[in-house]
Amino acid sequence: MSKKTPALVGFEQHNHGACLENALNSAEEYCTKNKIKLTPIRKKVLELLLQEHRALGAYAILAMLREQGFSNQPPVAYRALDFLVEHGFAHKIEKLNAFIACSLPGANHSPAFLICKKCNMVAETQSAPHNISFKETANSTGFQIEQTIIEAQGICQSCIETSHL
Amino acid sequence: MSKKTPALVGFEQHNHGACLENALNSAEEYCTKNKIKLTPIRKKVLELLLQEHRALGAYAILAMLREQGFSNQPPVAYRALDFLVEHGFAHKIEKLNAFIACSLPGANHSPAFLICKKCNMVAETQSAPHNISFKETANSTGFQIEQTIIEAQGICQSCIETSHL
DNA sequence: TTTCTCCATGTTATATTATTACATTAAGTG
DNA sequence: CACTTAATGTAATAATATAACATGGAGAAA
Repeated sequence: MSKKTPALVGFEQHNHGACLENALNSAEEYCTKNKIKLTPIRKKVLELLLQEHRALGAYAILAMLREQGFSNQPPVAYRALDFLVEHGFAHKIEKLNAFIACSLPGANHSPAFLICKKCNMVAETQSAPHNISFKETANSTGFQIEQTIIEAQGICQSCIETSHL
Repeated sequence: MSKKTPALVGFEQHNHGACLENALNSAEEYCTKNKIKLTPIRKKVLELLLQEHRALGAYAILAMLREQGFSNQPPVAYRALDFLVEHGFAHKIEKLNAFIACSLPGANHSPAFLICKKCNMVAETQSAPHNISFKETANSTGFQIEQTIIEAQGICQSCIETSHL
């Protein structure tokens, strides 16, 4: 560990085990505090997402659940994912129809994502203060924004470098 | 109406026939200029999107194509949509897995969308200059953004008003 | 404790969205 | 014309997601 509040998570090195443990613990804590239940399935799905540290499709998760002895009907995965997304432990990447563990847990959530077309890595960033003009435009028409999806596609540094070899 | 270059298109009244004709004409023109082909299927799909003036799923379009005597295999719709999206005549709304005609044709494209949860209307806005901090964050890590998806969900004025009745 | 209620899970079935693969046709080019 | 490429026709299937209803289990209310 060392970075306190990284602006960007996803393409740099980090201590995976600690990251996972940390996230799971803080999720547990949050759930206790808010009287919501991190049931075994939900916890396992979060753990899988944290472990993989990339965007996973619902059916990929389902397959992993099966390996772990859970039922492998689609609703099992979708329900757990819905829960995790609803409470901010995970995000859905619409462009990929896939899910990723939240990298900035606890942060006041308005995430934005960078999706690498080549390696499919997804990095999460905070989008918070920037898109003022967008919100103004919306508000000026009386539209009330509840959530904003921001997903940028492109090529990550590592893939750019690789392609130059 | 009166606005010359509306910042936002979708929730306000406008002359539908003219809007459609205009858009089709400018598409034709653009294609001629750029030596790409607005074939009958492609043109029809664009026309349908312009006519409906809302986000349509590929299979909704497919059904309409069938009514017009076109083949109704999925690739027929997807290919036309891919073409339209690729050349900026239409956009895919990822959140809805649906497609909508471009409301700001000719504009240098970096669209953002407002999606009403209640009535499913989609308004297109220009996102251009705002999210600088986001791009900076990306660039600072060496990530090269090619396209940015911005989709805000919420409730449009008309639905807010309706719900107060 | 017992019953009730609510939430979570199990399970079947099916809906919706999207792509692969290959055959055929049409259009443009030398 | 012959050749090449782009577009379309068509069948099959993959991938993603939800509906609907049955079952179980934990905590609250009686």
